[in-house]
Amino acid sequence: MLSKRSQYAFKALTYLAEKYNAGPVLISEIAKKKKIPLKFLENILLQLKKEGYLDSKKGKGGGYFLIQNPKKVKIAPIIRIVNGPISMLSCVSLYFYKKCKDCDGQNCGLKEMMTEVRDASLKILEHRTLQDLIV
Amino acid sequence: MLSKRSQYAFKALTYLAEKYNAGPVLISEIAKKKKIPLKFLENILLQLKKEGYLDSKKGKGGGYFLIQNPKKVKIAPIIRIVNGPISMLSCVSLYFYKKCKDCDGQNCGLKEMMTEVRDASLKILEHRTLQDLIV
DNA sequence: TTTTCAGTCTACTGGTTTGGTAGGGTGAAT
DNA sequence: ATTCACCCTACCAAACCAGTAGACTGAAAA
Repeated sequence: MLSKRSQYAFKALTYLAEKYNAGPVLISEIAKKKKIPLKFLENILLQLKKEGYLDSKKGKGGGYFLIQNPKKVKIAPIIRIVNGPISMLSCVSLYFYKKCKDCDGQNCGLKEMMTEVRDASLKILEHRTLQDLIV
Repeated sequence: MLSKRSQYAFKALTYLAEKYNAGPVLISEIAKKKKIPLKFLENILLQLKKEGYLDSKKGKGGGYFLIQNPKKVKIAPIIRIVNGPISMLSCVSLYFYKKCKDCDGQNCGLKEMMTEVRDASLKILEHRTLQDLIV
């Protein structure tokens, strides 16, 4: 399941996508409109800035804004950043891979199945963008 | 991600699937062969028994065993029992549905996307069985 | 009928993650 | 110099996770 943090992140990003190229948006505006705790949101946006999705301006007329066109921003990497692995097993994860110790033998039925599930999910999440979140 | 508990559950179930119709299997045997902490495994198997997947016999010659043919036991419901929802959002979950409060409006881009992801995953997990975990 | 075997049950614990809150710091604009 | 608005560090309670301890029950065999 996506954490609350992740859901807030997507709400905020969707809001910023709607306001793309319309200048900086206040954290407080996003917080109010999307009903997200202000300080929590600050923290989330800061992370998204550090990861290269957002930029910000301080002082009067400041705020946050998307760096890239929302049509170009894929969903999957955002999930990885705010929520962690997309796979159901780390031994199957592309970006958070960890060998599962005590996994008897090289072939594991669960692993195969979870690889399929991962690919099915990625097929969707790697192709959809922030633009698709705007309704 | 599947919790350790879930992974242990699948290891144990796979082991029991291999020994289907071969009489009760000791918890201690499963624990040893699959390298699962004994008391933790006890707890997991007990839950699977209560949920109707396993039965057990006490005393000498006792142990756990699958009630149904592993070919008939689907993966998805097991995940729901030991790990929780399969969906990435509760407002999209079939078995753990919860309305997301403050989800502005009835249509939500994230929700649509996560419904697709859920369906893609279920297409796999609702059709595969314990039998498929045996390699 | 006592012992042994093996699953059942309750409770606890230490560590990590989640979902926040508090408050001061920094830097740009007026 | 003040105000505005993001930046940063630290802290906190509750929930969850992984596992442990130990006593109890019920079946089978000696």
